[in-house]
Amino acid sequence: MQTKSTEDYLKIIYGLGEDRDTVTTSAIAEELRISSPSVSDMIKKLYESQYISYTPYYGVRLTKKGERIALKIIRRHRLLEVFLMKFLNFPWELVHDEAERLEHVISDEFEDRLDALLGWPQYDPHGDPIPTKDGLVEKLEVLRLSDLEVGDRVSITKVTDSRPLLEFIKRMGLGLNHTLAIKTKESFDGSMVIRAGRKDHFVSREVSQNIYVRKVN
Amino acid sequence: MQTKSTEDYLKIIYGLGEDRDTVTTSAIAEELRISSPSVSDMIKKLYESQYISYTPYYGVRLTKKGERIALKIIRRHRLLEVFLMKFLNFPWELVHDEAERLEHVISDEFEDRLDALLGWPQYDPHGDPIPTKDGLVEKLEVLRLSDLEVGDRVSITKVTDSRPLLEFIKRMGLGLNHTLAIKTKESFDGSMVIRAGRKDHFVSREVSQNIYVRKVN
DNA sequence: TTATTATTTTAGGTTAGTCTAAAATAATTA
DNA sequence: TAATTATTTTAGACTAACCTAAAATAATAA
Ligand SMILES: [Mn+2]
Ligand SMILES: [Mn+2]
Ligand SMILES: [Mn+2]
Ligand SMILES: [Mn+2]
Repeated sequence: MQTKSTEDYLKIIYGLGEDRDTVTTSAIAEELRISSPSVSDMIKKLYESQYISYTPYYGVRLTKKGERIALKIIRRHRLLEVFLMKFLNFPWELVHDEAERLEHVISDEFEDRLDALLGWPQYDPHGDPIPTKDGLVEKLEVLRLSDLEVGDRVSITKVTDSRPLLEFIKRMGLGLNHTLAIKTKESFDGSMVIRAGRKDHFVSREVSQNIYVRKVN
Repeated sequence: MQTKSTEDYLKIIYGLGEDRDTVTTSAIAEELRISSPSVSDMIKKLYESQYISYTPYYGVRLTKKGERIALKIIRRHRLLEVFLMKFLNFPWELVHDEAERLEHVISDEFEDRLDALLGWPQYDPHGDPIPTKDGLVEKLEVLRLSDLEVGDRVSITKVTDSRPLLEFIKRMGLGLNHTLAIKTKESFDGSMVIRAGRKDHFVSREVSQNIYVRKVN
């Protein structure tokens, strides 16, 4: 049985490993807000337990065993987020922190029963796919709002699960499955004016890079 | 912010303090399955944090501050138990262990929203009263099945939350609010034959002491 | 290719929460 | 009341998970 810390490390390594291929000590340290020496230490332990493969001074990568655990925790996290929104009416910017703690203490039994209560959902409230019980995750077609051009009409399929971003999107009155059109796009900084419903909004590239969309019409 | 351990100690001390007036090191050690020296150690810390008052070699007692925390955790525990039964359909003998871990990680926000989802319940699945948010607990009239006599008809109002006992009661087809009549009672060991529905059951004093009832008719 | 800079690891330390063995104290029995 | 027994505390140790400061290594720039 792993600890909360182990689980958080593996989960973060999984997340970071989605873009980069090998994950550095400092990337983990930054993500977990833990000092690099501490991370270095923990890496050795994770390596000894065969959760990761590891080349000193180079980086880290999940083993099958490590990935299995990471995906299990991610599954729990996302199921919990769905529950928190659907049953407890938490706003979407708060579910993450709550799930972050609960994910470590629920049993397999709880996980299964919750899954059933929720009707076996496939996505979490931010559009992230929920891994299956045997560790399969849908690989999403990712198209960032920032990559689109003036005139494009799109629907929001996923957003980065970051509290300030979610609050911002909410203030614009937007959310998953909302459609919007791009009215202007500055070439030098990528900022846009988008039209959603009857309102125009200014969004920086910072924001548009973290809103994932699919084209409509 | 207290840790899981602190919370478990305070909760156990509260429970033990309900009968005895002052709680001993060994009682805590036994309940928590931790060695006496460890408990002795922790007692010093709890004392320094002013969660308990304490006389060496004699015993321990919650302060107002300690009791407040204990009741908060008990409140969470019992609310969670209700949720686990009502929404996740856990059997009543399994909810305790699950709640035991969850109680330490939910936020105030979660607690409030859960309370509302459940319709502000007053009792947990074992008949124990749920403390209010400001730390009030109903003091139950306790009448043990073991104290009653042949001919008495009673309704079950509360049972001790212990897995083997709950399984046993369940196997007899009994539960909270079920009525039963006492058919025989041995004076030398207190064992009884009770009639519930169309069936007779043999219950030892061990069991009848842990079933709380109220007389009917 | 050497020097500087950035990253990572090692060394040494801390805190919380546990343990076993031994000493201190209190309670019980003779 | 003295001796024995039971309980509690102290002493000394361990593990997990963190930290800062310093050393080692790798990457980059001169
Ligand atoms: Mn977490
Ligand atoms: Mn999410
Ligand atoms: Mn607990
Ligand atoms: Mn209960």
